[in-house]
Amino acid sequence: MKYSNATNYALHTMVHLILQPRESLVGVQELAEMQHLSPTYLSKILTKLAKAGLIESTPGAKGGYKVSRTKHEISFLDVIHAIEGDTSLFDCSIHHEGCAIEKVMWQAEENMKSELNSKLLIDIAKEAESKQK
Amino acid sequence: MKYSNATNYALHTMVHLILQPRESLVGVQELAEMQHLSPTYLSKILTKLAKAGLIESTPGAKGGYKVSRTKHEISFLDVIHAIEGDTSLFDCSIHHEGCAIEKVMWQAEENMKSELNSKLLIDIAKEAESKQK
DNA sequence: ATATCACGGACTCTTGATATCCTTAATAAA
DNA sequence: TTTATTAAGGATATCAAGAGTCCGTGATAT
Ligand code: SF4
Ligand code: SF4
Repeated sequence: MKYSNATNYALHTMVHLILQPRESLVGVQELAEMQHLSPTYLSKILTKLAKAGLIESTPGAKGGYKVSRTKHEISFLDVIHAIEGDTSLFDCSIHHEGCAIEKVMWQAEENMKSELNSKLLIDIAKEAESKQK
Repeated sequence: MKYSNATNYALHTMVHLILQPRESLVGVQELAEMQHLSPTYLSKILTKLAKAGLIESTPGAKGGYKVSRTKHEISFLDVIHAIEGDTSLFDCSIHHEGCAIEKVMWQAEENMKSELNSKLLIDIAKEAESKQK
């Protein structure tokens, strides 16, 4: 069990977009070169992020992506959720009434999610930015 | 990203073994029938659990499995670790010095692990047993 | 009109999980 | 000693999801 590479790419992309000046657009070309991967593939990931409302896209010449106007505080969980989906890590097909095993697994997952939800990308972005100076 | 079915099977098997009287052996046949899966496949899982020291096996006629003598307090994390391995959920191949992203992801995973480590199988087993009455 | 861009369908390739088959070795009972 | 029973493990087949590419469509600025 492992997080997909797409999640990693998505996180890096979001951090990069967040560090851009307001309303400026970044194309998939630039984002792909930065991470040394193909634009076509990254495009799929960006579409997922857009569908989740984390970023906004503008088609056509001089188009590109920028972070969503309505979502200022984006957490790690938001990004992971957009890429990995919202299915539970432990997914028993039977679902016995009040199953104790599921209860434990779900609680554990909740603990992880709660941590991921409390960490905002903006904080990581600022930290990365200050280190580069 | 999802836990493998093998982890589910392993948890059920462990709960069943823990509810057995001391030193009594249970064969893979019985364990497989209980969960409606093939004995050969479950055998692989049991071998992993044995390698991790959670159960002990006795070959030959009248042989079978029992929970380890030396491991009385087995947690959910022990079982999951035995099946899924010990690799980190978020595994970036680059590992930049003091990476903030990894730090967040690892901390979140730790929170999940800590919960899984605090829950013992024996408690779940007792709960399941009392419900059947 | 044309160049530039995002979007999405279809496709291939790789990897890991799932599952089976068959052989070997150990043990108890006959 | 022989036989039945049982775990262990290698080899193999199957399947699903992830990773990645190719190409056509539509929107937009110049
Ligand atoms: S006991 Fe819980 S985990 Fe096990 S089969 Fe029932 S619902 Fe699934
Ligand atoms: S910044 Fe962190 S997650 Fe990103 S490539 Fe470097 S080590 Fe990996």
